[in-house]
Formats: sequence, C-alpha cells, structure tokens
Amino acid sequence: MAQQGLAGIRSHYPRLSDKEKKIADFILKQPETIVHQTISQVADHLDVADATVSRFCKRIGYKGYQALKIALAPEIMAPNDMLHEEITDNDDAKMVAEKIFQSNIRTLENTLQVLGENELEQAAELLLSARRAEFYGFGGSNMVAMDAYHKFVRSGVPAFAFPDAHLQLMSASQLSSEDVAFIFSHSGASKDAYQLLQTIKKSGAKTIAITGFPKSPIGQQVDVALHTSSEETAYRSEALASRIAQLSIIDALYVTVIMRQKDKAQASVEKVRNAIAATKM
Amino acid sequence: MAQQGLAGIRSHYPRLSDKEKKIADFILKQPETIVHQTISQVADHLDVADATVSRFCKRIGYKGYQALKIALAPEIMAPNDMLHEEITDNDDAKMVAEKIFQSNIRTLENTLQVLGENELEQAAELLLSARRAEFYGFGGSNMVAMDAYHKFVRSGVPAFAFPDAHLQLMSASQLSSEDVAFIFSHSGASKDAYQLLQTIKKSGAKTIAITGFPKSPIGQQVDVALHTSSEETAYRSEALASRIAQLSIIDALYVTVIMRQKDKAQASVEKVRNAIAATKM
DNA sequence: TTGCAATATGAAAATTATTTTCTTATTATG
DNA sequence: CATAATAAGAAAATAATTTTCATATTGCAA
Repeated sequence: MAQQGLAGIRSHYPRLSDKEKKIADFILKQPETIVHQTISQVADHLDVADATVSRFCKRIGYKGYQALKIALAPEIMAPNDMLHEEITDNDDAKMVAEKIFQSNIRTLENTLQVLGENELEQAAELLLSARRAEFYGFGGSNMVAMDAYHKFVRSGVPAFAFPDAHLQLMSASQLSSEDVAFIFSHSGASKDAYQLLQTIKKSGAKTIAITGFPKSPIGQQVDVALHTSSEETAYRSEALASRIAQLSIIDALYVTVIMRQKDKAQASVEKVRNAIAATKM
Repeated sequence: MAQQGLAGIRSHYPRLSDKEKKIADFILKQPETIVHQTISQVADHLDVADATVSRFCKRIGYKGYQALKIALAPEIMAPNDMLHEEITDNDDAKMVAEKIFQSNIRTLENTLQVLGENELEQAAELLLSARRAEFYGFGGSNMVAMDAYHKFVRSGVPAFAFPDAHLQLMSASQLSSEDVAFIFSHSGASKDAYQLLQTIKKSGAKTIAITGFPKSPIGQQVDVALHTSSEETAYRSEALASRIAQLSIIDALYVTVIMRQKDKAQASVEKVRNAIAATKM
C-alpha cells in the first residue's frame, strides 16, 4: 500500500482506467484546487460519478476522499514557517542563520520553478557540442564562473574561465561560431557584462546566460537564458542566494552533460560493434 | 482574519471560552490526532458538543472543521518530495535539476537543524574580537574561504585568505594568540587541512572549523566546530551541497558580526554622551 | 441584590458530504 | 459468440457537519 500523495498517484497511473486517469490528471495538474472542494464538485467538473472519485481514492491506497485530501495538503501548502521575516537587531546568531537559510531555501525552490525545461536542454546540448566553452562573470559571479570552469574541465568539455575582467574580454574577442559563451549576471544589466556580450555576439559564438531578471538586456539578447528567482532583502550584503541558485544550475548542467557523454560513448561502442558484425557477414 | 494553523490557535487563545480552550489545548497538544478524526470523535473525547467544536473552528477563522483539518495537515506532515531519489540515466535535464535542487534544499534544512546555537555565538564573538581572521580551505573549499575573505574584509574585520596551499601554510605559521583561524573542510580529515590545523594550534590562535563530520580529527580539535549535514549521493562530482551550506553559514556569521558592530558603535556613542554629561554636572 | 442583556453550550434538526450497493455497460478472453 | 471480469453511473444508505432552538451562565447596571 504505497500512499505517497502526488507521487503515489503517478506510480499507480499506468494501471488506472480511462476515467480514473482523468481524475488523476486533474489532481496532478492542480492539486491545490481539490483540497477545498467536495467530491461532488470534482465529479461534476470531470463529468464522472461521485462514486468513481471515491473508488479512485481507494484504488490508490486511501481510506476515502477525505484521507486523500489530508494527504495532499502538505504538498501544496508550505508549513507555516517564518514568512519572509527580515533580520532585526534583536536576533541572535541562530535566528540570523535561520532567516538566511530559509531565504536561501526559498530561492532554490523558486528558481527550480522558473527554470525552463527547453532552455536547460538547449544549454546542455550547446555545452556538449562546443568546440570551446567559456564562462564569464563579474564581481561575485566570477566565483561562479570559476567554479563552472573547474567542473566542466573535468567533463572533457574544453572549458575556460578567467579571474580578471580584462582577460575575460580578451578571450571573448577570440571566440568563433563553434564556441559557447556562458555569462553569469544576477542583474542582467551590468555594463561590464553587457559590453562583454556584445563582443561575444560579434564573434558569432552561441550565448547562454543565467540571470535573475529575464527582461534585462542580457536576458533578452542571449541565445539561451536560464533564470534564477531570489528575494530582495534589506540585510543582503550581496546576492548569495542568487549565487547558490546559479551554482545549483551549473551542477545540474554538468551532471546532464556527463550523462549525455556516457550515452554517446555507449552509442559509439554500438556503432563499432555493428561495423565489425558487417565485415564478418 | 488570521488563519495561521497552530500559531493562529495560539494567538486566539486568550479570548477563548473555557470549553474552547479545552479544544485548543487538545489540538495544540497533539495536532496529528485530529486530522484523521471526525468532529464527533473529538467532541466525545473532550466531553463537549459537536457544535462547540464547529463553532471553535469558525471562531479562529476557518469555514468549518474540514477547513481547519486541511490547514493543519501541512504542519504535522512533511511534504512528499522525492525521497532521496538518485539521478538515473533516463532523466532529462529538468529532472536532473529537480533532484539536485531538492538535494541542496534538504542539505540546507538539515544543516540548519544541526547548527549549534552556542557555537554560532562563539564563532561570531571570536571573529568580532580577532586581531586578524584568516580563512583556509583546500580544493572546492578554497572557494568558500576566498568568499569568506571577500565578505569579512568588508566588515572591517582584518580578514585574509590565500588561493594557494603553500601560502596558506606560510601565513598560518605567522599567527598569534590574538588571531582567529577559520578552516573549511567537508570531510574534516584531509591531510592538508589537518596539517594546517596543527600549525595553527602551535601559533596559539583560536580555531573555528566548518565540517560535515563532527567526529573527524579537525571537528574534534578546533575550539569551535560548526557542522553541515549533507547527503551522500552517487552522482556527486563534488560536495556542492556541502559548500552551499558552508556559504550560508558564513553569510549568517557575517550578518551577525556587522549587526554586533553596529551595536558596539551605538554603545560607544552612549559612553561618549555619558562622559560629556558628567563633565557638565 | 435583582433584573436584563449578552454569551456559551448542548441537543436536536437540518443539511451536506461521502460511501456503498445495485444495475447496466463494456472489454477481454477462450 | 459466450462468458467472466471490470468499469461506471444512479440511487440508496450512511456518515459527517452545520445550523437552529432552547437553556444555562455570566457580567453589568441600577
């Protein structure tokens, strides 16, 4: 009896009837709707009988509709933790830590939500096929660019990054259309980063950016834009939350790339096997 | 209308009648009981009328008993996120990102839980009173050390960090008993970091470390040890989650330090004011 | 102290919501 | 094609919740 909320519904899905799948689709698509609805409202909306909804609940392991609603509630509502509470002068060190950690957690959650599926795929494919991948960032973002370089150089992708703004610009001007340039810019509007982007576009290289502002000049002009979503807070000395989200995106791209490389290596082995088999016929 | 689950019940408490307080006490004491009980079971258990329970729910801001149960559910049950699911070869880029992000979120949550209140205070006080604060890390942790340096140098604390292992060791040997050395080591057992710690202890400086393993040599020998708590996973090229937790701890310490500095500046102004007032008597 | 108004409470009635049962339709298999 | 199993809807039965009514209690003013 695997009662696992939304995940449980997904795991039962292949064994459901057409009507039951219709109910499952509705719940999976907008679970926040049903927890405040009666079984009759759901059934009317889907043009199924009340009894069918009740049976669906039992089918996936619950005592009934009420039990399903209680089980789903935690997945659609966050526990009542501190709602974006700002750090105040009365806070001791642990309370400061708690507020900062919660803010960083929210940023990761929000970023995951706005992260585009297509953009992730495109970015991974560009990095996979790049003759040369260069990572750029200014200020705190330069740390992320260096980190990306350390990561990707291990994947076999020819990766580069530069700790110095001048070196970044010089290398950018040497790129060509088979290269990929990856820019980290939280605001998407810094003069240095924008100027660099113009240089890169002149070189013909493909461009990827991670920015917190989709409508920013950089966010609008790159080939593939990935977005972070973080809070504005008063005590922030800098955008650490945004950088944490950037690091996580890079980690995801890196893992995707090495998995794809494994796939390619596998496919090459298959090709060699087939060629050998053909010569033996 | 402040509907705030358990917190909402607490805030209404002073204004409740005796019977209503009895209901509130029951819910506050064991909220996990009522979410699976009918209103009649609760009323019988407390020797009150069903109607009294229903009215209580309305009194504290809900539409009725059902709405209260749905609202309480998230506070007593954790969301059913993906339970430590490993990345598999079938995962597309978005699924990879989701698993990595969830893992990072869990690390932040777990780290916040194990973070010691006293240790945080001690670390902040040591940094505040340090004649000189030096940050050390090897491999990926060196990035965190450099980040800490960039942050603390802005606070006015005399802060230093070194991108090179050799420079780290040389500078460590120059410390004295009025200095603070801050070591980042995920395993707490790397030879380089341990050797560095022995050098620092000889110098008499106070030592702080952030490590994922409290029982490790470094975790056991420093004056103040702060702990991260992260998952072991198969796909991890490196401990990014751990580094994210380390960065968050540093951010919290940094904010605490600058707030304390503000307090001190305030206290100094008071002292000067008092001294002037005394000369005028 | 007494009377009155407001509030709280329980029991019963009314209403709503959910689940089960019965019947029919559909699908899969031999 | 016939039969058995399963799915689905409508209706009936049951359960749960809410509202109403009557009574009790408390607080306040005269």
